[in-house]
Parts: sequence; C-alpha cells; structure tokens
Amino acid sequence: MQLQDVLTKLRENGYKITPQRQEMINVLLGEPEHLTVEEIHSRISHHYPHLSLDTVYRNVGVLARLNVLARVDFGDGKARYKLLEPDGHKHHLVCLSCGNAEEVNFCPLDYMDAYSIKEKKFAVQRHSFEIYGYCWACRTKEAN
Amino acid sequence: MQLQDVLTKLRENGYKITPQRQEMINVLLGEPEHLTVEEIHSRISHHYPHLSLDTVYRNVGVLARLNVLARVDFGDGKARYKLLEPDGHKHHLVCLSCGNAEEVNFCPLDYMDAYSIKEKKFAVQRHSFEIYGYCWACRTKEAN
DNA sequence: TTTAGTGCAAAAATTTTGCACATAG
DNA sequence: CTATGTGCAAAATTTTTGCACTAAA
Repeated sequence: MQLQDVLTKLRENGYKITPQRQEMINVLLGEPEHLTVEEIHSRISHHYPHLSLDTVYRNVGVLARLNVLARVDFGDGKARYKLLEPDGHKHHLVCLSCGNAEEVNFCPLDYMDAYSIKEKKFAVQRHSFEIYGYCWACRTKEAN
Repeated sequence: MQLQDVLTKLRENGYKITPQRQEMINVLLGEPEHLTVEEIHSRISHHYPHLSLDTVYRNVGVLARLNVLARVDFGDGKARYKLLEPDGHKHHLVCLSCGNAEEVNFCPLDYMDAYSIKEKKFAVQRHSFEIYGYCWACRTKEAN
C-alpha cells in the first residue's frame, strides 16, 4: 500500500488530510512490523508533540475501516496495525470440479507476525495462497 | 486438532483435566467459527452453570500458549479463539536459489474469518500457502 | 497428599466517547 | 463557512490478578 493510495482513499470517503493523519501514515509506510497504538503515538510525538493518543486510536480505526490497515492480535492485550499488502495480487477459492476461482479478501502476509521470517533473514519475493474445494454450484449439480 | 491431541498436550505440560476444561474443549471441537470468551462461557453455562468467566479467560490463555487455540482479532474489542488446524501439514519459506524449504509456524486458515467462505457455501478440501524468496545463505553467497 | 484450578471480587489496562474548540476543504 | 477532526477528561469494556477454597492426579 502506497502513500497515494492512502490519501486517495481518505479523500474519496470524505475524510480530511490532517497533519496528524499524515504523520501516522508516514510512520506506517515502510514499517514492516505491526505497531501498537502507543508505538505509533510515541514515534510521532518526538518531533510532533501535539498529538493525543485518542487521535491515534480514532485514526487507526478510520484507516482499518477503509482497508488501509490490517488489525492483528499477537496475544498481549494490544491491537496492532500494519499497512496492507499492495493490491494487485489476489487469493482464491478454487473449485476442484469446475475450476472456477473466486477472489478472497484476505492475504496471509497481512496477518502473519513477520518475526520468524526476519529472524531467518529470509528476503520475501512473493507468495502463494489458494484454497481448494468444491463450489456450491458443483456440489448441488453432483447431488442430482 | 482433535480431542486426543488437546488432552495429551494438557497432560504433557502438567495441566489437569478439569470438567471446566473438558466443557470448553467440547464447545471448541467442531466449531468452525472463532468464538469470544463470552460465547464460550454462555454455551457452557446452559447445562453446566458452575463456570465462571474468569476460568474461561484463564483456560483460553492456557490453550493458546499450548498452541491448541488460535487467538484472532476481528476488530471489535474482543479476542476470539478457534482450535488450530490439524498438524500434519506445514507451510514453508522456499528459497528460489537453492530450493531449500524451511517450515513456518503459521497457517492462514487459523486466522481467516471463515465467513466469506461459508457464505459462498464453498466446501474446503485443502489449501496451499508458500512464501518464496532468498535465504540468508544464498544471499550472502551471491554477494561475494 | 500435593499441586494446580476455580470462583469471587476487586483491580488493571486498553479502548471509546462527550464536549468545546480548532481547522481542512 | 461548514463539516470534520482534535484534545482533554471521563467512562466503558475487556481482561487480569489476589486470595481462600476445591479438586485432580
């Protein structure tokens, strides 16, 4: 997900581009880890002291609803956020009978803790994720 | 993940098999959705009134740490839990240079909201998830 | 019999919300 | 100029914890 995509999404949905939001987007761009609200807040307040936690809470909410951020739970009580993977790749439900493929709105990389990958110093290039099974049409056809 | 696997994991780690835990496991077995603590509690307290929320909280914690349950965040403030997919399938970091494949401790199906799949009445048979890139060994070799 | 588990109640922690003022478009 | 956003403070909600008692192994 790129800067322009985020700004466009905000504008298209009637949200304003405030300095606070720009700061948040700047932090999230190019951040490979999932960040808590506090982490986002603290990285900004260094050089931009006039930012409240409340605002960060409100804006991660906005951005998550706009499908800009993935919200993930790593088991401590805090929600964590990361920019979604760029569009332009999709995953599918693939029917083993008719071969039809329906898009699925989920990319594993958005929800995976990148820690193990990073620790192994593995440089990710691409990934595959497909679900195979039988679609409703084929299942009812076969039943006759 | 099957009943026997759960019981074994508990025993092997010195946890006791209490009626409360058995009730919880029964609810989770054969439940395709991710349940909140309250949902688990309420499904049990119908026929087993002597179960406190605290106990459910404690036990989802235990089971998640034992890698029996996946803990997922769907965006409302509540943690949700589901039994992990059965072992016996693994996903990998595959090196595009040397072809080595390292196991990765993450299965997308555990963390995916099954709602869209269910709505489409798609019957899942299997799935693939692999991450491709370059391992550290190959990356340093090439740099020479 | 010993160690772990449970229920109760209270506390902690994160997240949400109401309101008055500020500001982007 | 108008509608949305922000900061502050207070509130709501989920989750955790201390303690005495119970129960599994």
